[in-house]
Amino acid sequence: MKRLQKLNRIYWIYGGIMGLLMIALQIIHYKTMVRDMEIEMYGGIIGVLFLFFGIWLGTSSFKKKSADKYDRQKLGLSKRELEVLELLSQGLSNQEVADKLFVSLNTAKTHISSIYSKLNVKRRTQAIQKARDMALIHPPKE
Amino acid sequence: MKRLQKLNRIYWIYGGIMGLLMIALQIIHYKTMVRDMEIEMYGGIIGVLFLFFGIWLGTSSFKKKSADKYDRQKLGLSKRELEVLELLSQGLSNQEVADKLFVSLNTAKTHISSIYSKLNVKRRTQAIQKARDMALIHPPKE
DNA sequence: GTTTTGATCATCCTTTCGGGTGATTTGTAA
DNA sequence: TTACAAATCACCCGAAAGGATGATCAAAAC
Repeated sequence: MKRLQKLNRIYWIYGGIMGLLMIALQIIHYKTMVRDMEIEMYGGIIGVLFLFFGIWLGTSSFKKKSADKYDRQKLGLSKRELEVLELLSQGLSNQEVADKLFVSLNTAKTHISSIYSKLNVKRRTQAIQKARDMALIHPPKE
Repeated sequence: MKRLQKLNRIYWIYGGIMGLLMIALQIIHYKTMVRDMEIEMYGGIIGVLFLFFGIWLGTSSFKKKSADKYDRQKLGLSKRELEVLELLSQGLSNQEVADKLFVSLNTAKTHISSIYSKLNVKRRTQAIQKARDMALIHPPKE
């Protein structure tokens, strides 16, 4: 439900604006009978309108939409695992993760392994990617 | 010189396409005298053309501008190394990189090693991070 | 009070990574 | 022509990462 709305909102907007444009054009058409206008004028108006509409469409539909948080619970990652994931994403080695958390290397490895299985990945690089995609970790500063 | 061309290429393309559109419209205009066409047809053509042009403009010119390519040259990364870096950033293993590029594992490893030394990092995760920071690779989709 | 879960650590084993070195080939620049 | 950079591949070795399994302990859930 919610997801469907979210996914298709852009198309609703698209449809709405298309409709408005069409109505506007019809009004212009019938009100002024068009032929009184230079044909270039008419084309120019349409061109400018659609140009801006296209630019708007292009820029708005390609903005990042920020993944949602419900993912975290679904994946069942524990607090500790999220900590580890955070450190992983900072490019730390297993040993460094262990040191930062004051646990043994084995423990760090255990956490990391369970992270992999919960994220359904095979390598740490993939885990980091997935964590980024799902916004499980703090995004890199910009 | 080269840089100037590179930076302004978008505007050259812009100008070129604008010109072509204008010429095309003029041809349509004079060849068919337009009035033989439905006015809606004419408007529709212009609308569609400018719509797509606008979308193209919007998507291409408003993408994050990414610390640009001069970085790449400064770092001295070769074309091949950038390819490898790209694949690394996708979470592929050395073997997978080798397979994708149709080279041996040894070759892939060589490239990767030289990437590390040029980026001044010790691990692939760090290389990926640095590559992202410097926009040496394509940003994650969305 | 028993069960479950999370966190901790271990051991064994395999695969992957990364460093170092050297060699060949090809294209390009000096 | 020579020189150099880029790309290719090989071999060796040690370190790191990853998989599988099991164990202990404490807190929370039942």
